[in-house]
Amino acid sequence: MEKFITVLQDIKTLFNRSLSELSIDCVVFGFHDEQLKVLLLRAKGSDSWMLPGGWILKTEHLEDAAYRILKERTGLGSIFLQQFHTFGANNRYNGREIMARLGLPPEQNFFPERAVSVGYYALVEYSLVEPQTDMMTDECRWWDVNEIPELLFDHNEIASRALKALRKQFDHEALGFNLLPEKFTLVELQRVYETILGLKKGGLDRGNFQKKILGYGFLERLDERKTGGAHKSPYLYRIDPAKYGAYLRENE
Amino acid sequence: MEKFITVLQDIKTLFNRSLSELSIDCVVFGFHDEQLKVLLLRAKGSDSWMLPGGWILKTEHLEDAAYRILKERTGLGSIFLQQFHTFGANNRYNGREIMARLGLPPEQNFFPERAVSVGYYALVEYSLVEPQTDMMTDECRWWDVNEIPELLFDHNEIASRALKALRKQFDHEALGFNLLPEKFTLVELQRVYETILGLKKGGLDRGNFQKKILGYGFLERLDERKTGGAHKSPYLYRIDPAKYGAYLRENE
DNA sequence: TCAAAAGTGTTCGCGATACACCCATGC
DNA sequence: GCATGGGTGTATCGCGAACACTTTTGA
Repeated sequence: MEKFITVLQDIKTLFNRSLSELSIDCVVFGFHDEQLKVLLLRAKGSDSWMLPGGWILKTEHLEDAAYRILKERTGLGSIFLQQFHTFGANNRYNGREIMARLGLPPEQNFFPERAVSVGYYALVEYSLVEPQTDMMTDECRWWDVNEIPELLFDHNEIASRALKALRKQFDHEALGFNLLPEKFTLVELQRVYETILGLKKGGLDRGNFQKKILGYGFLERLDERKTGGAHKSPYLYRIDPAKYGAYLRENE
Repeated sequence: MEKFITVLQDIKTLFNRSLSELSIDCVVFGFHDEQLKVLLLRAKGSDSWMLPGGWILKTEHLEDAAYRILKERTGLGSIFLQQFHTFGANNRYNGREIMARLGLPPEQNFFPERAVSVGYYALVEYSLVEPQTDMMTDECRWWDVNEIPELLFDHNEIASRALKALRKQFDHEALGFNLLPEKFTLVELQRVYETILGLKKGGLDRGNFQKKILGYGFLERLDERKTGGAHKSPYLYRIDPAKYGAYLRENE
């Protein structure tokens, strides 16, 4: 119980240094086992899950706050991050409910009546992430995007809207490699596309996919090949940063 | 001076009923004289222009606030409205600067140190709009989108980002008729597209444009024709609401 | 040696583009 | 009547979808 009081003090201290009516929620996407994953946190002393999120320091740029929050949860400093929507339903959040979920007395609630939340989604390399809990949570781990449980507040809506935004952006921009290691094969990239677009394995034609991707002109084929697997060993590719920069400038 | 004090009281009253750290800014697009227009307001007693905006009542849904603000400035209840970005630079806004711009003593500033703003853009029928000032402004009128002056705060950035978002959405969705009266000709619609996409008159092929637009299947050709102009009188069209609804459902 | 995966090339069809032609209207 | 703008039809090009064929690897 004493520990709880300390935590409560820590939360209050952070909260007092932050904007009170605004928060950030992040939908962190990773790719593993040919599945799209989302990072979720379990609220302290409860079995309710939620998205990673946090507050914005009073002097902090909104986007900096999002990067900071993501660094705290994933350990990663360099991340593909995209603001996609701001959620402002007047009943989306409830300070007393947070207190209760944290096992704290609701009548001592110091959160505001209401908070609006800015939604970001992030694409990260799964294997580099070291999920870390925060003051308000006991557990942080990946969930399959198709098996997301019921989340606190409006977090299910935020997550599904993030996925929708991700799919839309995938249709118009080349982003898939943000979910992969530095070096990857084209078939690995194809799996990412198929998964995100909701297709089954092989749903995209191999030949056409490779032509399209290589047609962008910013992938560099390495002399290395991926070994270890059975059958013909595929080439490894990586992004050529200069050419990718040029591509982005042309398409923006 | 007495009038100013009354205004100040009104502003304070409204502000106290609203969220303090969050505001809404709207970029209202209209179409007139084959030009894309934006609605701007001139701050009281100054020659500085700004976007229409406002605060969110403490119990009000974010989106409802945006509709309310637009209704107050344009008189229109039914509007195509789209949230496109939330602006959170830590230096984007300054309460003391607002006071000064309003001709009020900065040391009496009651605005918060900082505010984050949610950006919406709206598409309206130019001829139906009756621009109306608010408590903080003297003048409300249309500006050509290519002649927007230097605006207060980060409003130039908000406006240019709205235009970018509008262009992007135009590429993927059929929206143009939101800027036109209920009945319109296909060439009028074509002008809207050309203007927004930054093309010159006739930049799109007439025949191809008509095929594409009619191919969507939700336009209804009326028996009426537009008269009065010289030369062959063109057909009038309007949206078939049922078919348009079906189109939206398929493409979302 | 053979099954399966990876790389490469070829064909086909559709949609976008360019453009031609005819029609209607006001001066 | 004719200049101009509006409506409609046709030829062409390019890209993506479908798929065939070759190459490489481990078992």
